[in-house]
Amino acid sequence: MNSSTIPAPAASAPIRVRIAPSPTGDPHVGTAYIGLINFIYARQNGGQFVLRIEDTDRARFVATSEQMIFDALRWLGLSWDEGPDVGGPYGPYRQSERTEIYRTHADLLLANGTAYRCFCTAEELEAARKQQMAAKLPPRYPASCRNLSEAQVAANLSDNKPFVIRMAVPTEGSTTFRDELRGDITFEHSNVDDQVLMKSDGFPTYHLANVVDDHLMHITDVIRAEEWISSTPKHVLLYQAFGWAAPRFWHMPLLRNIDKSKISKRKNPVSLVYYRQAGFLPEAVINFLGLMGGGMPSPTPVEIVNGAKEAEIFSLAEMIQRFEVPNIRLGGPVFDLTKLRWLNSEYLRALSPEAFFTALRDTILSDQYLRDISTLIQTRIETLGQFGELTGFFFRDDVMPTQEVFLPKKRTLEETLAFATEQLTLLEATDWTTEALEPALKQLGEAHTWSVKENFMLLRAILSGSTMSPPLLESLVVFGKARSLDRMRRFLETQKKLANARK
RNA sequence: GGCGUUAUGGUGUAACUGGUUAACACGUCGCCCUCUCAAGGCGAAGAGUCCGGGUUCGAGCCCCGGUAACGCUACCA
Repeated sequence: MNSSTIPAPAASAPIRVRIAPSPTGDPHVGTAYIGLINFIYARQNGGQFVLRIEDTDRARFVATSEQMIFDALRWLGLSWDEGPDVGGPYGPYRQSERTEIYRTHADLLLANGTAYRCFCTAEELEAARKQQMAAKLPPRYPASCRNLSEAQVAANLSDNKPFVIRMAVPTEGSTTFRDELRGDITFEHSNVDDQVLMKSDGFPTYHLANVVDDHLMHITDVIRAEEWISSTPKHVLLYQAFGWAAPRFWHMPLLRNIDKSKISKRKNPVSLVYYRQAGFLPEAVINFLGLMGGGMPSPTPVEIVNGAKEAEIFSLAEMIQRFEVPNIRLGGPVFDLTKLRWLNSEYLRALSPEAFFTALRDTILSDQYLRDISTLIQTRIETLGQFGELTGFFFRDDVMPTQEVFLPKKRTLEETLAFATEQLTLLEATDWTTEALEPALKQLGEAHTWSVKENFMLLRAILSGSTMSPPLLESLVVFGKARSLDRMRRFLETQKKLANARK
């Protein structure tokens, strides 16, 4: 009775799509994938592609992240028509600058009864959740504040009790929406929780900000990752609460690690900065992403005769011409670095000798990189000819220290690997400057009673593959955060595999 | 646990809207070329399409029932 299906936007509306990355770290390969599909779809339909920065989570906010996202997307050739840096008619495009908009919209919902204030504390909610879990019930908001009287609310408000605003999800019925790739999907309202819309810090959650912005920015098609399917009914309900038409939804399959789990940095380099610095060409990365999900039409018999390999090699322009978004495969594709490397080698080989040389000079042999490195080794070198011996690890991708090199004399393998894991976790969250790295590492060492020598030596071995190297912290900084962390993760993964093999 | 999604060689994708021995690329292995390694050429192994039923002359494609993987289950996105 309470069930509802939403109308799709008018077919005549000009196509507008967006990507909405969060500036919480390095730009992610998944963002590039979703960005690519959105970009193609917009270009194919003569529509607009909007970049919106979803920086409402101040706990995870990383100041340098936004610029890195811009740079990475531009590097890949995915340019946007509207965004924080280029402006546009529906700005601002940074959610932190739109808090007033969310507040007034939340008030609208409060006024029409589709949302309510919740004064529950984190502790209360945690306790309730635990109880439900213990009773084998799905953890749900107990609706304690859903039916507070006006007087109670007023009293809490005048007591200055902190509160959040929650969505009042109908208790009965269900919501059905259409996924353009999968067809209708239905969720019973009994399975949809009273989602928080406004946090107690005055910032909106994704769900509110997203719906409000997509509407205000006239987004016609929401093309996003599959992980959002479960929260789509909340979004649909929000559109209805506001009395708005909902956009079309396209949920793309999730990129996977080799073990099929959602792609993650532990098991795969996911930072676009890494790919750039490790010497992947943007054309190859884009091409590879275009292979994921199979949106490109299969090669014609003629193409197969002429060398089927070429059928897998295509440019962004060709994708705009031929890619078929509705034909996307739904199984989560494995992001297979081996094939990416092959693709990259094809692109590298296709370069003119001059262009290839230029590519080298622009990246791995840039003046800046060489200058930074030379600074580190000038006092350690006897002849210029030794440059390669001293700096080889800066130019290699396969550095892997032997146990003899990385294992401190008085430490077991287990504690060493455990400590290296601690180092990794720490460095992930540390600014990439010597000033930040030094105290952070030393503090970690003290906390685990690892001497500075053991501590730094282990990291040196992982980074350089040797017990001798230019100064560690400076080397890390020069080598870059993305590649350094990747080297550490690969070291740990390799050691883990070796340990398993020994068992 | 609940809800949802997905399922073709090791990996990415094909297979005319059910029609012969399931195709292409990467990877692997072998041979040729070659001062080496790549590249290139030639060739091989590798799936009977998650499992079990059903419909049909005929099913990877349709129907039913399972299973597994993945996602969500936050005042993160």
